[in-house]
Amino acid sequence: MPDPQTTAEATRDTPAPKPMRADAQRNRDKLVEVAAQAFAADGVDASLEEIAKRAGVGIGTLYRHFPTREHLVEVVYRREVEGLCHAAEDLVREHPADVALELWMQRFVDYIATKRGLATSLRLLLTTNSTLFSDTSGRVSGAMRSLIEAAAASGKIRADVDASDVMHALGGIYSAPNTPDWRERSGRLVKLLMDGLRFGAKNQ
Amino acid sequence: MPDPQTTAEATRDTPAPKPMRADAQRNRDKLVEVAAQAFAADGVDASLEEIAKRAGVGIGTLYRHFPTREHLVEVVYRREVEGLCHAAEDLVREHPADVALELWMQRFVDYIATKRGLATSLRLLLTTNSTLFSDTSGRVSGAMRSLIEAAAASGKIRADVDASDVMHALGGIYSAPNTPDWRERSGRLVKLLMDGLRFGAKNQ
DNA sequence: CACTAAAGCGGAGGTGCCTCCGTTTATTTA
DNA sequence: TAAATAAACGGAGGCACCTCCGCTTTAGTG
Repeated sequence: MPDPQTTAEATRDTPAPKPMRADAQRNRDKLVEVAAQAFAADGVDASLEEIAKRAGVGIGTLYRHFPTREHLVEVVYRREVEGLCHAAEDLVREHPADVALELWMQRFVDYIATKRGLATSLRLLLTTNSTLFSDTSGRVSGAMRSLIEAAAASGKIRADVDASDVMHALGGIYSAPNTPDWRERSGRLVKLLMDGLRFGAKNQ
Repeated sequence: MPDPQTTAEATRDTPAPKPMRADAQRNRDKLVEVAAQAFAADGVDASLEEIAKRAGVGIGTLYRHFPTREHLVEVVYRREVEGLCHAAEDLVREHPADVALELWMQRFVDYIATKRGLATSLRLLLTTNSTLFSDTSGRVSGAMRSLIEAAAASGKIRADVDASDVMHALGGIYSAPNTPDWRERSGRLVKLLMDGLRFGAKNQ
């Protein structure tokens, strides 16, 4: 008879999140997913009742999992960041380093687009809950840093660039808008940046 | 027949606020007054319908004057600041300069209490609308400065204090709490400060 | 498998928000 | 003073929020 306590993992960096009942977990995941779509489509003011309905659960369930709209927004936002960082790892595995970097930056633009959609709510969250800010901005700039280093190491971009400078340049995307051509404009900025990064690279 | 355009005033620092109909002005004033009480009593989430009712107007009227809750909060807050600054002038006229200063600081504590009640809403307002912040903090520190200078000039407090230092000390009141004894604690801090200020004063 | 306690579900219902528009009122003009 | 007009009023109605609690499902236990 195997010791039921030894499923490996756990008992270390997570204090005691105690496993959720399967249905609860399922509903929670579905809610977050639907909410992400809804926020992207309609902004933070998307109707919570609508989200619950589309996730196929009652409004009560939504509120049990996320006591306030802000909770839900925060989780969605963290998920977004997580996805962005994961994408970095996948891309670098499936593409030449410079292409991975470019694709990732294009995706970064999408992420920023979401972020501005959530603007008011997020601003409040980020000042209220300061760990959220440091967590996420750390994760994102870390991902970008490793992409740049990989590209530089492979010789696909020049070796003398500083990751934080590129980060800074992308920052311009965030503060720039709100014109309707923002998306294209940002896309062009990324291309331009990449040209600059490729210029004078050792290997092609 | 007198020229209807010459009611003196206007045409200078106010661009063109064009006079309001008498009933509109009356209702607006009443709304602000009631809202101030309501926010103080129940926090920023006080019911707007309740406010309208207590002011004796329909909810439509409230919304015509203040299209969003934030508008109303801002006006109430500005009024609060205005009141605080006026009080400085009145107090200095009716009391010895050091007493005026002390009374004013006590009132400042009340003001801060209100401000923390509005915390979330205000934080958002103050980052969104940066003139609001500079306007009001300028007005307040100006009032305090003149009180201190008057008290110093009359010899009731020592002459070697810098108004901005005192301001800074009072700042502690804002950031300190949230204990239930916050009010008393703040009152004691003011007394303490005054003792320090009076110590070594020329005239008594 | 049957049973049970605990966990989770869901939606009715009470409340507040905010818009819209027919009615009322202050002000201007004659 | 009376009529005309623009401004302001107010509340019904529709929608979203969120709480509360009786019902359903899950995950253990014998």
